[in-house]
Amino acid sequence: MQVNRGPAADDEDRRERDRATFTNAARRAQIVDAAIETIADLGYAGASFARIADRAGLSSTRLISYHFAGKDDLTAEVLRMIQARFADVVRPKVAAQTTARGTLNAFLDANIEFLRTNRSHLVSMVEIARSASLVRRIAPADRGRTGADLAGLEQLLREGQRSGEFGEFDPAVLAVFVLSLRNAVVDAYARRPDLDLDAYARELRQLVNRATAGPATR
Amino acid sequence: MQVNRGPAADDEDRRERDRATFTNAARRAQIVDAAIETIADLGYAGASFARIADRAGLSSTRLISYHFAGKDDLTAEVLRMIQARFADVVRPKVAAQTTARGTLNAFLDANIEFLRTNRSHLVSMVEIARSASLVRRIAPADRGRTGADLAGLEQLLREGQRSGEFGEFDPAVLAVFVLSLRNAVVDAYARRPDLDLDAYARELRQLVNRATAGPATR
Amino acid sequence: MQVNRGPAADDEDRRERDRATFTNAARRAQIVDAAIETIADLGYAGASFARIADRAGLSSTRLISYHFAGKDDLTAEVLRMIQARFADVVRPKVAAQTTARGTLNAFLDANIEFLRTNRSHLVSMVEIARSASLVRRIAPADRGRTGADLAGLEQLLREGQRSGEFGEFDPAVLAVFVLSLRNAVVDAYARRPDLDLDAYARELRQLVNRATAGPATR
Amino acid sequence: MQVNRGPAADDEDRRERDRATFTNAARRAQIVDAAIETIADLGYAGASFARIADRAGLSSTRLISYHFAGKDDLTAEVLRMIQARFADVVRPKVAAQTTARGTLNAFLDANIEFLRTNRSHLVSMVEIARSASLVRRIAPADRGRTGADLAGLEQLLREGQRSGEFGEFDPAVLAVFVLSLRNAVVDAYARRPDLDLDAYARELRQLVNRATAGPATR
DNA sequence: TATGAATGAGCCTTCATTCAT
DNA sequence: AATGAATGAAGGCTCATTCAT
Repeated sequence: MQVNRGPAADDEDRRERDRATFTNAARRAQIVDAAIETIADLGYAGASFARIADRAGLSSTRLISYHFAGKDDLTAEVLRMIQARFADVVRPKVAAQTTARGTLNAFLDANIEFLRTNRSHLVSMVEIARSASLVRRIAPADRGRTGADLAGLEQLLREGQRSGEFGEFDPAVLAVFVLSLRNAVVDAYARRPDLDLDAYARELRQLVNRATAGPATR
Repeated sequence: MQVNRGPAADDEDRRERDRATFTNAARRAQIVDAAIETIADLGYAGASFARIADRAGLSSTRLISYHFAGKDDLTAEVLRMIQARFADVVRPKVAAQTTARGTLNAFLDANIEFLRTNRSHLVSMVEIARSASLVRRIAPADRGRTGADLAGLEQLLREGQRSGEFGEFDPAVLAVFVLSLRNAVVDAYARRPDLDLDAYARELRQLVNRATAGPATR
Repeated sequence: MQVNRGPAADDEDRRERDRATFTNAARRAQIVDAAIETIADLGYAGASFARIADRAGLSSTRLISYHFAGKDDLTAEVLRMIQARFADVVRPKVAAQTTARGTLNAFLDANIEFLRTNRSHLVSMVEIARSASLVRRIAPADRGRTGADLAGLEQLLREGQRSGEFGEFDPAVLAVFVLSLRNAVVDAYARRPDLDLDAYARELRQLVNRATAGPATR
Repeated sequence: MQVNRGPAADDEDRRERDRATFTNAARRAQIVDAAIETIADLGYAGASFARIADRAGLSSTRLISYHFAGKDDLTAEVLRMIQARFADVVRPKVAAQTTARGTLNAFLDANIEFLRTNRSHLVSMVEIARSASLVRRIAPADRGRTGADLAGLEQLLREGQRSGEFGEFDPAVLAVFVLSLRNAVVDAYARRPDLDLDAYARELRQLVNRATAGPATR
């Protein structure tokens, strides 16, 4: 039941009104950003409203409840925000490609670049995705959001096979694997910010390319 | 004033006294097993003492606090138990191998087998490792335990390169990647127990072998 | 410093200014109506500003606070509104009667009719009266309002006795009882809108007439 | 989900273990009694854990959560306790009767007596029944508990009609009315402890007897 | 070896209301 | 005439842990 009634009120009018007002949007963004940092730092379970409010410099957690319908709503918004920024980086790089392999490599590179410039974003995303997989409380819509990469990747792999660029493998499984490798880099970087990201990027590229290599390439 | 510490009291006398008594060990094992199941089911964050006690059929969480110094201690014991059973499966398979590639494949196969027969164990292990990576509360000693596989794997990869069986790659990074792929299989299986584990096993083997392939193989 | 008090500010100028402006009155009525529905639906305790605003289609509870000095003020207005509409139905019916018994039956019938046509109004009224009896937060003036029926009824019973139409009973107590029977019908109808209201009406009439029957009648 | 794990743990073993230990039972009873007083005083909505703990002289509300699975559980226990004590008073009086009218009057008298000696109990019961009717959160089992009187009363009325002791009326409806009259007495007494309970008792008896009077009686 | 009893801190959410345009 | 923004207090509940047998 949806009650007292910050601007988070309804799904329909939120779009219209909420985003409209400047202060409101700014506050929301401020909270979302603080949430992203906090999740990246302490994990999803550790990111309590109190901790988020703390980081955002808010006087009370009430302000979060005011701007978001609940923790799930905040999480969904966090995911939306991350995905949007992520797409800004990834999409242009990917769109510029004509071959499946080019697209695949562009995707990997874009991930690394996004990780480098927006570390907490990608760390948060991975962390949320993980928690969401066990705790089933995320809305179907946002669950889809989490899985968007996966579906797209699988399709890309399938196309590469059809065009003869890629070799033999199970596209559904390999998509899972490729994402898990991406996540491994994110994890490692989350744990040690002084990580040699370039080395990981190189190995990631090499590994994925070997995994997808066609007969000709080998 | 020093009151009721339970057998978990000190690290030194624990060894001596605890292990000695039979009932005690049985209770501990019962709790650890319940913890493993609970973690596999609800995640590390979801595995509260209450939930573990529930599954173990204990009337109060007090019994857990009695047998373990705290949640970290229980977690450490869980890890120890899993690792022990894991080693029982993996070590003989690995020991029978003479080549680096043989060892690597044996390791992968053993993992899959262990996952198939002890699903909750491996799921728990991965879950704990992940949580521990963000929340830094695990004792250094046990952190090492989590990383045992990693170190061994890296060494194996390095040896394979030295012997010429394996191609070029960064052994430290690839070790991380290989484990992350293993974990991906575990994750997928945790989410959907009806998973086609064989398909994942095949792809895992293929992927890892391609990643380590030497010039001759290619 | 005196800031933004809204039209509800003082008791004196409210009358003058408020009622004057048309929009204002319309808004107030809209809120009061939403409050009535909400109370009837969720009970007095469940009728939070948020829920009322929801039903009224308001974007924030602020509008309620703006038009009413507080929850008690809104409740009082709700009561006033209900009572006014109730009087519109009851008074003419009652006024047309010449005997005490006729008046009594007309009162009962009018209650049933009002319940049938304005279910939420009577349900709300009963609900508020009940809550107000335990939680003493209603202004004395409005407490009287709740008891208006009671006093009138008692007087009617007394007159019927004096005229010889009614038998022997304690008029003060019977007034309480008659209203409680009326409330029982309201309660039952509130719980099950598919109630056979006619059956209840018949029984109510019969019961009250037997209770007040004079020696001759028996 | 049922977690941490006071003695309230499961429904099955609660019976066995809980009640067994003396201290535990005493605490539970203490809390239940405080809850009864609080509900009678402030209404169901006003009876927060904090207020109950206050009245019971507990240091924190946590003790309530420890002994009861939640507010619903406490409420159910309150109902159970009241009903038990109520039955102790009513049942023997009712059982001693041979006629339907005798039973009916005994029931009414017993209610008045119980109200006189255990005011807060009956007040609480009525208050809970009311809240439960609007807020649908009470377990079906306890909902039945609330309605037990009603069903029994209806049956009694029906029997009295069959035996010719009672006149014509709708037994289901009259049962509702009779209970509502009882509740009216309770309400009145709750509001004014200095009430002339005898007068109310007399009128209640008279009213109900007139309502059920057979042709011969009239 | 086991437990019953209790606890302080923290969780998210909801409450009516106020400050400032 | 209306709103956007914010708030302190309280709500029930769950956490791992401790005191006392």
